[in-house]
Amino acid sequence: MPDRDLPSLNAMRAFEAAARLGSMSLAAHELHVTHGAVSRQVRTLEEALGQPLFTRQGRGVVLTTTGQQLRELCSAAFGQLRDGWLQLRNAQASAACVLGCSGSVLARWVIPRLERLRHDLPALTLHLAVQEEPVADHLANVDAALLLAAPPWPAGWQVHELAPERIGPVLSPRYPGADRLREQPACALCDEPLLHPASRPQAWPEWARAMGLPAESLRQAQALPHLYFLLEAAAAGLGVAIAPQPLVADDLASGRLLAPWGFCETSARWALVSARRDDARLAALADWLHRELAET
Amino acid sequence: MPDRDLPSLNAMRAFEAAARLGSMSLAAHELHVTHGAVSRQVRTLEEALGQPLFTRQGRGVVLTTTGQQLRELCSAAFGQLRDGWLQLRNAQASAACVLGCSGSVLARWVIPRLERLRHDLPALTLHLAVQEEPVADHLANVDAALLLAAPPWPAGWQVHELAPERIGPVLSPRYPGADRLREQPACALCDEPLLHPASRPQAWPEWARAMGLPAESLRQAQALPHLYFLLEAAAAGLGVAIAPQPLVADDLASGRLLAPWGFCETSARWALVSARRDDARLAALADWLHRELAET
DNA sequence: CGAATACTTGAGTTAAACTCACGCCATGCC
DNA sequence: GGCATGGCGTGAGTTTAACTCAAGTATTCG
Repeated sequence: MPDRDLPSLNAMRAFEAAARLGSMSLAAHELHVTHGAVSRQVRTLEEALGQPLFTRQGRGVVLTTTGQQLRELCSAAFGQLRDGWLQLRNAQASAACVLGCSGSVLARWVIPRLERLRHDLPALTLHLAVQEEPVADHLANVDAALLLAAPPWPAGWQVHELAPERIGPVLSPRYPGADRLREQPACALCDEPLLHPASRPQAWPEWARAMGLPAESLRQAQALPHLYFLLEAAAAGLGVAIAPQPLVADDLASGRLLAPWGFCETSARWALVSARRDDARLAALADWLHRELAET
Repeated sequence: MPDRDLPSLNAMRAFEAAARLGSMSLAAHELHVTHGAVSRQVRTLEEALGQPLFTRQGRGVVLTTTGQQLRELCSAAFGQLRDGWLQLRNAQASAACVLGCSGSVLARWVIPRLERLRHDLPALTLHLAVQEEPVADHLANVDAALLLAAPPWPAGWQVHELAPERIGPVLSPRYPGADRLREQPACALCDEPLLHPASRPQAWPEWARAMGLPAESLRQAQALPHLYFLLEAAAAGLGVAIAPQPLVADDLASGRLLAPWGFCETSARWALVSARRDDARLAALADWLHRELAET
């Protein structure tokens, strides 16, 4: 006995459907169960109430007087619940969602895909905010942040891991010696001026380690304050840069940049993180980001 | 997913209790489950809604704004359901219940116990109706009938079997030769004038068979139209009657009748039968009758 | 700082709910 | 009448949602 004063709510839902549709079988179909299940639930309810709700007459069922009263009661209560529930859901689903991410990611990946995002998730109203790392301090100002970082994640964050990070060297076809370099193995880069992001001095050594090259042999020539400038510099033919694959995917496709040695995974992850749990908008957004990152 | 538009009702009930009491643990206690169970249900609900309902702060929980709205919604809906449900239950529980039974049973068993019944089941308003067998034709006029009959029961009846019937010979201490007879084995009755009920000529042979006596050896002297008259005749010392044990229990206790050879079971049963299913009043009445019959 | 309190969470278990398959009954059609 | 059809009831077996248990975390209080 769940409660002496209140019967099984699931049984009531089954009854309400059966009463509304005038048939156990139709109700069963609506609830995606078999007619036997509905039959049993209704029977349970009748036993709990102490009187029949339907009169069975061979083919079909008809509500008793008591059944009609209970039907009205259930319809009203469940209708109220559903309306209120949907209202609460929609209120938040339609609220704007502020997404923070670094300028580089924003400019080179998010913005080019905004139109597609609007098309795929029309219900989502997205606002964008530039947010350089460390993100932790700014997480309170946004609903979520799209970032590249390595686990473990700070406690209390809600994290949707989207994809492993893959980085690799890129250079412009206009770079002097580009034609020569692209034919050679990765170790040829030891002799080239390497551009690296100031925010991430470990990028080249990480890559070298993954490729089996001695990290010391690399010559980091020029640091640039943002990945965005780094890539612009590389595109301008100033040197060889290193970048996450999705950020250069468009340039690779257009031939503006080359990646002769491909990309390799690091320990970092693309992730959508937020301070608040249980935001359905973010779940949908994470799902979309996951698919979009996997596509390139 | 039970339904896209309506979340788990059980989760809502758990949430409502937790919100009302301001504590998962207290809600768990109210619902007779562990606090872990409530925690999970609330979590399920939060995930379905896509936003948190409580803010957890170490010790204790507090409702979010959304949580407060959902709490009001749930309280209203569940309150409505409970009130309506109880009203439907009570409406029928307080309606008078018409019980039919034979005049003999009524006079010699039911009426002497009416006071006790009123005391044990104060909520039951009982009306009595005399109803001689066959009962089938009259079942429509009463809510239920108390009767003695053998299975199988007609289809469509709701039957509460109460106890096996036990019958045995009874005689008055004033009966000539009572003192002699009571010391002798049952076969001594072969020589006595036996009173039998017109409505049930098989009573004596049935008893004889159960006792291992040849049925033919019995001499049925006098038929009387009702068990009631039969027992009055026996009490007046006119002969030896045969009767169900409960109907003479009071007379045996007072010494007005003797049953020197005890009682033995027949294939018949005391039963409370009705045409309607699922009447909580009858379930309670059957339970009381069962206990009362077992007591003698 | 340790004890106490309250929620969370992962693993394993249980009881409710479901499916399946068959039976029954009424209706309608040949 | 005989037979097919549609709908409900029910017993047996199985699935699954919900639960318990136990360990973990965070906060408060003496």
